[in-house]
Amino acid sequence: MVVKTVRGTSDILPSDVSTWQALELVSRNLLEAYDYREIRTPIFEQAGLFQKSVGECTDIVSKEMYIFSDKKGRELALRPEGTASIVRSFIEHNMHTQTLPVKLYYMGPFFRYERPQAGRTRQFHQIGAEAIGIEDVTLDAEIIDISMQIPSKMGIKNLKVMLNSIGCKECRSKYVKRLLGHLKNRIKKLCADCNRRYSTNPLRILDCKKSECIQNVKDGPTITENLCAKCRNKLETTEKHISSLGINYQIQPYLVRGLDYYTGVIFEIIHSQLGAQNVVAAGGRYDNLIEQMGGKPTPAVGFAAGIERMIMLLGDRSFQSNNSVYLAYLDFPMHEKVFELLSALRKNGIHTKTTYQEKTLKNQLKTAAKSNCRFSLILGTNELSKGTVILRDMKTSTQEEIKLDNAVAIIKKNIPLVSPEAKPSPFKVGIKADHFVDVNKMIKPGS
RNA sequence: GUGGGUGUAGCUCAGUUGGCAGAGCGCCAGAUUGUGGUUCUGGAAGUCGCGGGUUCGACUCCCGUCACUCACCCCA
Repeated sequence: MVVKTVRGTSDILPSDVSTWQALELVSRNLLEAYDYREIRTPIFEQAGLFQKSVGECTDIVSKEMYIFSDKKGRELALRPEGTASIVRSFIEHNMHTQTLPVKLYYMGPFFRYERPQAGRTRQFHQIGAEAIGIEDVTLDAEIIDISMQIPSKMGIKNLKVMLNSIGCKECRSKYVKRLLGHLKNRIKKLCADCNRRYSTNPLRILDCKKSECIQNVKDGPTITENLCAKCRNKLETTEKHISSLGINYQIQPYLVRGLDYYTGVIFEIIHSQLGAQNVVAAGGRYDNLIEQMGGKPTPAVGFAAGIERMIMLLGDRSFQSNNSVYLAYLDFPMHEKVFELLSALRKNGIHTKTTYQEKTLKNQLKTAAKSNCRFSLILGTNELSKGTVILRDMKTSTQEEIKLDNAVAIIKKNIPLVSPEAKPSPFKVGIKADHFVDVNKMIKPGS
């Protein structure tokens, strides 16, 4: 048997990578504009980090984490989510001494041992951001704004924001008592899962999909109506902020979150075309987590967006650019002059294709057309003897003979560059990439 | 972890009561020896997911297994 990818993982092939890169580029530019800086934390951490932060009772930690021991017997885990590592890093590097808030973003792979399904794989990828150190609802609104804008900028439409607050420690525990009181006599009517939740995580009963549970929850108290004055005010101010940005939202009183660390305002961005896994991005406030993890009391808010889910919503849309050149030649093996031109084009940052085996001109042009080349250069014996080259515009099917020495300069003038200098560098601050790749102008091959 | 559906060419899929493995797209070559997207002709390409069983004979029936997929669960 040949070796295949393990269950729940997949190769992202070159034909799909352009979409990933476009999404990553758009996200980076957006996050940097909002003054977030990228952080890269290890893929594996001490298992205890996630047990403490995400919560020992959550399925993520109790059933779905990839845990293993290294040769010294240390218990390690592949990271199942991003916030825990960032909080660890924030504390470990004394980031509370920096100007607050500390605003960080990340993108990369995460791992959960789940049954694969539409929009759910064992290795999956998220883009996320955290604003740590300031308890201002403006940041809550900013986080919601960003998590809406990333998919929106990629051209994903019909997104809905679901908003709620699960309150602070005080009002939530009061509410949970009221909820349990309401459900006490109805517990037999709830589904088996909710019977378990009644003792482990009662808030999760609120978002059960079973009709018998919805029935019994519906006439009970909601967390939204039972917030303390402070939490209520925060939710309302967040609403005001995102309304002013023109974001359509809906208060969803039964929206809760699965991870233990959330407090206060929480949200989900959903899309109906995703099937059961309809959450594109989600997040909220976690004002107690940093203290709980051994840091100073520090408020924070963040979000994570599922890359695969956004890619699913992008469907067949292609983000491949058509700014390449095909160098066709007729005498094999490749003449020294052809090789020099090829190298000169590439050194000038021009994406250049050619053939490395004997092919007819017809075949070479066919390849050029198929791979969506903007221009072809044709360099045969005739041209070589005259010191010229034929420049063929593949869009208009017109061509002209130009001086070989001018070829690079002429093409450079007519094609957007792809040289490393032209790309936005993650190491330089403030470079705008819009002149390099405008997603809206990217061309679908064949269109 | 539970339940349903599906695995046949690179891709999308046909394949009748068990009797020689098929199509479309794609790929390669040719139809003027130096010019692409159309058309025509030809060609290559398969352990019928894998392993067992029943049978003279299995892509087809039975059992197991793996994978994909949808839903539950969980969650981005």
